[in-house]
Amino acid sequence: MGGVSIKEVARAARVSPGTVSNVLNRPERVAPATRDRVTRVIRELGFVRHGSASTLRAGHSRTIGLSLMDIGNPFFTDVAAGAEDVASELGYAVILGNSGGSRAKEEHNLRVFAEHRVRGVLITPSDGDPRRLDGLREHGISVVLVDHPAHRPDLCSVTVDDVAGGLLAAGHLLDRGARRICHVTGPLTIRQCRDRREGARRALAAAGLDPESALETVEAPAMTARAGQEAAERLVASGRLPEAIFCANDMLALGVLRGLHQAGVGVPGDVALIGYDDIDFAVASAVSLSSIRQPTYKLGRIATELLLDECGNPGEHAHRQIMFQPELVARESTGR
Amino acid sequence: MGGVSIKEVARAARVSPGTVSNVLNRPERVAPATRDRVTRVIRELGFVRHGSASTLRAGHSRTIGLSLMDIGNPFFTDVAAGAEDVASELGYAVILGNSGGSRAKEEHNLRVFAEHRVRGVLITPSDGDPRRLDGLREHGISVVLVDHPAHRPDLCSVTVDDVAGGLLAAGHLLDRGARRICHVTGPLTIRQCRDRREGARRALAAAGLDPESALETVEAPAMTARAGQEAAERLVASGRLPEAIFCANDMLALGVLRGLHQAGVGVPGDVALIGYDDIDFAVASAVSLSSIRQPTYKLGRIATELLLDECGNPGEHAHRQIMFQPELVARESTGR
DNA sequence: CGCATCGGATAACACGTTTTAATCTGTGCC
DNA sequence: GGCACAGATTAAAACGTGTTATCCGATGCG
Repeated sequence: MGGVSIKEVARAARVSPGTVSNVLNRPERVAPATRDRVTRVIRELGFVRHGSASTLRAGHSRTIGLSLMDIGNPFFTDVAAGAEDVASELGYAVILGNSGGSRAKEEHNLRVFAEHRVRGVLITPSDGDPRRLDGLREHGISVVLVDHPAHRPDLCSVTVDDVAGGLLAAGHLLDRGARRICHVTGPLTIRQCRDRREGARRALAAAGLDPESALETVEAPAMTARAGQEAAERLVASGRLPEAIFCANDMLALGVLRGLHQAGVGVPGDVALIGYDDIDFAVASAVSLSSIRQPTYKLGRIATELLLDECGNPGEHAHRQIMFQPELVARESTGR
Repeated sequence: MGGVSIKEVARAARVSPGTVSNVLNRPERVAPATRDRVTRVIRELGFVRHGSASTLRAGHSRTIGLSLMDIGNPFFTDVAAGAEDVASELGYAVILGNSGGSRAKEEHNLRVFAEHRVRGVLITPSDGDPRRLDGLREHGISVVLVDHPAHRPDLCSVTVDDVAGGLLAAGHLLDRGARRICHVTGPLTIRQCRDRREGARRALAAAGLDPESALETVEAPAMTARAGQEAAERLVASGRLPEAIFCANDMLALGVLRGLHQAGVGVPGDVALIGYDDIDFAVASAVSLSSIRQPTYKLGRIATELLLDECGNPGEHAHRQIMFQPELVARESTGR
């Protein structure tokens, strides 16, 4: 039931198993006549190569592991789409692991990847400690960090400049004339949040304002729409509305938008609003959302290309830490 | 570099390789003393089982394939989250394939799954022809259809009643007093779209209206926000606005909402609006969107449970075609 | 005509694990 | 003390492929 093996193909084609293997892996080494005969038999018998046997003997698989922080966030699914496309184009399969930000689940994912002897791993680590990854690398598994900078020269990473993004966002609000700006951020334990906030502070400083007093920071417990709405409700209840709000995330921003709307606060009339990530739903919102665009899909593509290059040319591969620049997308929520 | 093998563990623990294997797979068969000794050595040496070798010898892997139609659609990522959770809980790994609706890519995914000798496959087929799946099943690979009914008794499937959903949606609009209803659907080649439309027709018929004349149908070329916005613009331009709009999809509905808003048409004041899927962004919209909720995450969970049951008990497994009932979620877009 | 050469095919082993049948080691019983 | 018995362990044979060294036959050349 399991399927026809290379031996049966060999017998049917009056050839040795080794030759069939050569047809599959180094076609140039076998004479055209026999090559055609073998490929025809392969098709007729419906033979499909046993990947595990191949991996076992060859010592390496054609598989990569992808550990996502949150499969429900369009940012990460865009990254995944890019990664899957490249992997598929180059003949690799993707094993998916959804960590949900849990360190234990992340650990579990890495173990599963190791058991499957994946060729490499794409991961957005939930904490800043990349030492665990060394365990993988000792097993000969390459690692590329996604949306997290590698502070070491022997590791590839692909990121987007979050400080620059924060600067762009706050700068845009300042350009629009806002002076009292509120920053709704996610947990400051998350590096991305810290960096974006730092960027906003620099923008204010550059405009001659004091970041400490001019930038009121509200830290939401999660980067979800619900958390954003609650933050907006608290802001409204406090009675001291800012002129503009910068959210660390489009999910937060959509929640804030809804909270303001329900309280009768007009956007952008009463308050300007800008998010971050430029997810597809940002433009679909009733008041389209200004945001900071990141090359998300590309992030996944490049990361996978780096990973597979590292796997393919272990000797001459040069580790790179790539950082993209984000881009401002001004829409209705910050006024025409 | 590849890692330490079961033999080295055996040598270090003064035991035969077979015993190490038993410790891993049937711990009850080995004496507690040696069991402890072996597990300690395993930990000390950092041994991790070679999954491919295990698969090769055992004849079956601990892996399932997941072929998604659109990894960018929250509906499918919710399903994926449910599937990944169950698979992970039961010790299975998930190989991800994103078909994007392309039949060729879907074919490619299935081939990759077959090569990896996955235990089973979860798939939302892009067309109605499940014959290709028989190829997999001949290889001993189980298949469960997700969001697509199996019209055969020898195949499991997990779906949601789209006719009932369409009936709920249109019924709700009728309850709100609407009589002239417009249905913005996706391509009618998609089964889900046909069924939801059929449900809407039945609701109108039950209310004593003629479905042909009372239900104006606009077929959008894709189920995206952009397509929805364009549909709304055409509707506004035609000058004959309906009293209510039922969209086959929340993506379409968000686009329609935006198109109406930009044209100065109030929702729900001038036109009531309802979508389908109840994605998270439906509630985050500035005017929260009424929708039809499907147990999306559960869909993925149940499908995976069925699949792994079929793999685990090939003899006594009873194929089931499960159909869930959708649920109306009334929000602001259809008036309080 | 004999010999070296070379492309093309093969035989055989190895990869790391699982599993079956066989072996070993005490223990209880007559 | 011998025998049967159960439990614990082992030896060895697979699983399907990739690769290396080898072999074969034909061709070219002296």
